Amino acid sequence: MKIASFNINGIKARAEALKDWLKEAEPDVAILQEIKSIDENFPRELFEDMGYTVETHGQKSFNGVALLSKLPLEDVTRGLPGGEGMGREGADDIEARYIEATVIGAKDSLRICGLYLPNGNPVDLQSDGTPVPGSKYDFKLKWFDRLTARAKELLAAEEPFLMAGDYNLIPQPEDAKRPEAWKDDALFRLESRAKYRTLTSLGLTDALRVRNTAPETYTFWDYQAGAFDRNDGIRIDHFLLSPQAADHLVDCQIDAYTRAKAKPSDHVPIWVELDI
DNA sequence: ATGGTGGTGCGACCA
Repeated sequence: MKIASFNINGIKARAEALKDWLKEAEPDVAILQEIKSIDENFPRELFEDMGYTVETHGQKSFNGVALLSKLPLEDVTRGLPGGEGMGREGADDIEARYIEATVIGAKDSLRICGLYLPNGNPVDLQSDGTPVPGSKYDFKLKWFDRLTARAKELLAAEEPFLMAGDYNLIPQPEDAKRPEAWKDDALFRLESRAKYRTLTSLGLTDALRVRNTAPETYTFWDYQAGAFDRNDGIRIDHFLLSPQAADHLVDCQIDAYTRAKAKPSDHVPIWVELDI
């Protein structure tokens, strides 16, 4: 089973590029982030015509995630638990950043968690150095805590699952061309990395680092200043596998070539092949 | 270099 994750930066601008890549890569499941669309405006028929079932969790203008699957999907849920009162201005967590579904494979079922973790910038700190309550950085760290809580729940079942998507997190200095430039950024600050480490330390496997040890391997390059031409990138899109999923890991790769095409997303797809 | 580019959607806001 081939499962891909791709932050497309707007379905309206990227529909044709997404179709082209799906035809080339032929994933069984595609996990999308930043669809930037309400559910009603997502061009689902473009992908249904290619044999995909389409499940969206969108909102107006920003964020939004989706699942495309050629294999049967069951038990689709939208939203990450624990968001009550987590929105800005004390509102509920209305940011559409998380979707889960069970994919029925030839040998086994796999729970797929698709996520778009908050960016977290700007980093607003109080005089004691802790994040300002209700700030974007505070929201990011608390979102990490909720994701970790969900991972604990799923791990207890001892079944195959994965959490994949745009984590907006650079795990290690080697995951950035210029790590010093990201030192104080919400994507690389020590508190952010500690949250990521807490999550992976539950027993989740970073699929890319198991299958690909090549240096300067990134999933995002800024649109500005010719970042891609200089390979001035960061690795922030990740596949984290449960032990039962990692047992079936065959391959994990990044389709960086899509970044060189016309009108690219600033992210590129990452995918895993699981014998499942 | 405190957004230089790009998306959404039509005024800002987000990354």
